[in-house]
Amino acid sequence: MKRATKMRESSEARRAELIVATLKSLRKHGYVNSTINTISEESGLSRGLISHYFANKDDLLIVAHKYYLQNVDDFFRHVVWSTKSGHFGKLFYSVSVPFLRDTGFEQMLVHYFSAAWMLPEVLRMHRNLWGRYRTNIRHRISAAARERGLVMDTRLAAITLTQLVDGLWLGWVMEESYTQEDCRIILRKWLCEQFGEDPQKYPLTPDIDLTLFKTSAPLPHIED
Amino acid sequence: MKRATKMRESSEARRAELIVATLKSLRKHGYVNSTINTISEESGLSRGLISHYFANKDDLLIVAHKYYLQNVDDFFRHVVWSTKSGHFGKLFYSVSVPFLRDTGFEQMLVHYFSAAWMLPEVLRMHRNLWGRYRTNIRHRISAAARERGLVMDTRLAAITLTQLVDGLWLGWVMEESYTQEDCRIILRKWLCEQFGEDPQKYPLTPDIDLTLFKTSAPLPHIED
Amino acid sequence: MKRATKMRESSEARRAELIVATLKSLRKHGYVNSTINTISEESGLSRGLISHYFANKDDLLIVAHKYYLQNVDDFFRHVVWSTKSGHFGKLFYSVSVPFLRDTGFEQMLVHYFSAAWMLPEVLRMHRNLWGRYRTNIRHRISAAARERGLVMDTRLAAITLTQLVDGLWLGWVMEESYTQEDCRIILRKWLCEQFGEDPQKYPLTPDIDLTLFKTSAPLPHIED
Amino acid sequence: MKRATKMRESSEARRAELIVATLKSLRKHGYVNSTINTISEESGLSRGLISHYFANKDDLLIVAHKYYLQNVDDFFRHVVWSTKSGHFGKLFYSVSVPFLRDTGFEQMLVHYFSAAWMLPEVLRMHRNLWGRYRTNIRHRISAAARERGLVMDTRLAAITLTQLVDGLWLGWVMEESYTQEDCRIILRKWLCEQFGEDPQKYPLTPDIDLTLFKTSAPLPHIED
DNA sequence: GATGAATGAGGGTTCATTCAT
DNA sequence: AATGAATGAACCCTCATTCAT
Repeated sequence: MKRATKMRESSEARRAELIVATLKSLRKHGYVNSTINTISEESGLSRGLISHYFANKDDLLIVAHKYYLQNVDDFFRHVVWSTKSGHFGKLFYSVSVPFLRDTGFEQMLVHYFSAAWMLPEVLRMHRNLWGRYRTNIRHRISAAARERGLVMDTRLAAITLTQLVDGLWLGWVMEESYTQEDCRIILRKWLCEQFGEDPQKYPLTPDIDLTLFKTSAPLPHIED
Repeated sequence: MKRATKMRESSEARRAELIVATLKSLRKHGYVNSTINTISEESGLSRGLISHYFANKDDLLIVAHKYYLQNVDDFFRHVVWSTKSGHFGKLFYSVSVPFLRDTGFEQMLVHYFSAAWMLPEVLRMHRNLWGRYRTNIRHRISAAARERGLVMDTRLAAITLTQLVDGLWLGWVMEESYTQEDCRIILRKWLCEQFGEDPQKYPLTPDIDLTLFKTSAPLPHIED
Repeated sequence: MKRATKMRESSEARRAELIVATLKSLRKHGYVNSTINTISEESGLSRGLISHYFANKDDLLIVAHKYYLQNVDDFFRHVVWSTKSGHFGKLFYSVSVPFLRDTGFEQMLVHYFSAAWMLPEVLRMHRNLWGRYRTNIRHRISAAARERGLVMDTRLAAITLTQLVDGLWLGWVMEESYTQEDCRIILRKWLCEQFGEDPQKYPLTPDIDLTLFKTSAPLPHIED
Repeated sequence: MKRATKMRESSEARRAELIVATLKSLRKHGYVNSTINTISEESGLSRGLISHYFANKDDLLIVAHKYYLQNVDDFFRHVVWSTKSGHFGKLFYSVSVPFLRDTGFEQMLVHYFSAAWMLPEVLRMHRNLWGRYRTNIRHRISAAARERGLVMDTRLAAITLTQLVDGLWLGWVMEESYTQEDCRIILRKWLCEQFGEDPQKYPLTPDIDLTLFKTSAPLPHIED
């Protein structure tokens, strides 16, 4: 039994190695140029092994995306939980999440936006995570508004805020004509206007430990 | 001469057929899965003909994207020019452009976001058009602010506005969880807040003739 | 009738244009890179016209080769007829023929040696011309030997001489490590040894008019 | 270790199979008509495997030519080393080499003469081998001449001899109107004339073991 | 007669997948 | 479990040939 467990752990480790190698390959070679070959080279394992752990290449790409999205979600939770400020501060820092680190995987997400229309599972995952994210933001908006006795259309506010985040992120990735700091300033400004808060009271960078997530970790072993 | 002219017109028609077939194929199969085969099948013409009219597949993809962006730009100009309201109204309706029609090609832009990282020319075109678009919006913001004696950071305001548009557009395409009307409401709200205007004075739909651009025209023959 | 004649002459002219264009293309682009396209471009005529005058591309290549071999034969006859010396001199200059001009078509012949095994007609033409050539040389050897009262195996002598010519030609084309003059010296030496003649009496270059054939003419219009 | 060795041997065997199949295809279809298809058909292996063992088609053609030339060179060395006669005899038998066996691959060399003008590496290899061959022959001529106190232009003599060999070979392959024995007689006659030797003392066929090289071996498995 | 648009077979090559070892 | 040799479908592209004009 002990050995069996060990074997399964080993198997899981192999799977993880291949998943991480897939992400590395996507980052290094791009989406269309990532092949079974580049992935197996990146992993140091054989080509045949991929078929051993995954149904096919699409399956591996989907699992790798799931792994990546999980990391994004983990980072989001880390930031929200670590932030000591009240509802408003938590709201601000939670929407700042995409602009608090640079993983080098941003373009990859754009490729998955495209792939989503060919791989239904990717689209499902996307809508699931984005939906949960917007609901979360909406609840935070509600809490902050209630705290201040404000009445607002939280649905529209949540859409506005999350899509401002998405739009800033998209333009930042595609155009590289403004910075992550610009994005955080813009978000703070919009939030303060909505909630009558003073921007000065909320530093652009939250006073939390980002070392663990600052770089691409905890996408383990991806630092090269 | 008559024959030559007729022939050349015929040639242009063939080129257009292939371009439209390319856009259809991209919509249906995405960037990675659009091949010479899918395009020629979509066009009903032979595979070899593509090489007859275009240098290679990339060339066709780039030309097709140019064609699509040109249509987007044409529609943008049409809306701006037709709008009779002042600076503020023109600003509002110009950013509402992506939410005034449904061409059926929205996903395609996502595919090109992905393709941009494989085809430098696509990225160049994207940055060029988006850059010009943001500059245009910034000038309109300046004009409307000056008119009202307002002082604002037009650079940040332009980024906020254009990226709110992009984010709303992206979410609308990817998630289908809110409507184009929601988007226009959100944009009007943000603008009115910034410029102290009354939303009631600006109907969500501009009082202009959209028949020509309402559908996918003038992306001719794309209705299937 | 007059018109019909004119038409046929015109047709013949068109054929000749295409043949010459074929040879030009072969010289310029090589054998494998000569296509219907390069030939029609060289001729200034349309692609479709080739099918109008020739059964197919192979047919055109064969006819062009025939045309080229005819020119080689014409040049051979010209040299032999113009030479005023006796049997021996005529023999020497006749075998020197391949080393008296540089048409720029030498590599082309190598390609046809290869093509001969795929195009039976090319092999037939080759063997026919080379056979007649060797017979001609053998007769000249006989005449020169008889003149001097020498007895020799004219068959072996003819093979030796013609194949020495071919070998010198082949090495000259393939290796470019010796000159045409070297070839003529070698041939004169061998002949003088066989017939007891004095090399000094036979200048390396025959005292005949080569202007017409010096260059690639009379492959008309090939000078570019 | 045993397996690894076996695997690599197996790989080498596969490479050899593909090389031999390439030579067979070239013999059957010529250079222009030899495709990945004809080669894989000849080998009985799949098309994709060629890319597995060779960088591309040109690489395979070049390697195959190298393989063939190596065999020619091996046979040359075998004849020269095995021959027990003195300088003159070695000279005679070394130039007789092309006429001591019939591999069935003679036409192939003609195809490579053609291919040389498309594949620079083939031309380079050709010139390298032919150059070394002529130098070798020239040294033998020098040695035989020195032995007899003869003075001769060894450069011209070497060109004459090697090109007589090439010419005889070319005519034998292309025309099939004389025999390999004719060629050896001709070469012996020329050499004896040059060096004042008695042909009777040198049998047309050297008294050496040709069994190993008599047929196409060691071009293994080429007999069909 | 003459054109060149249109075709489609076949070229070399890539690559996901299979399977014997 | 792990390998990588082997496959063959599909990729983009070339080009000889056809045919409506």
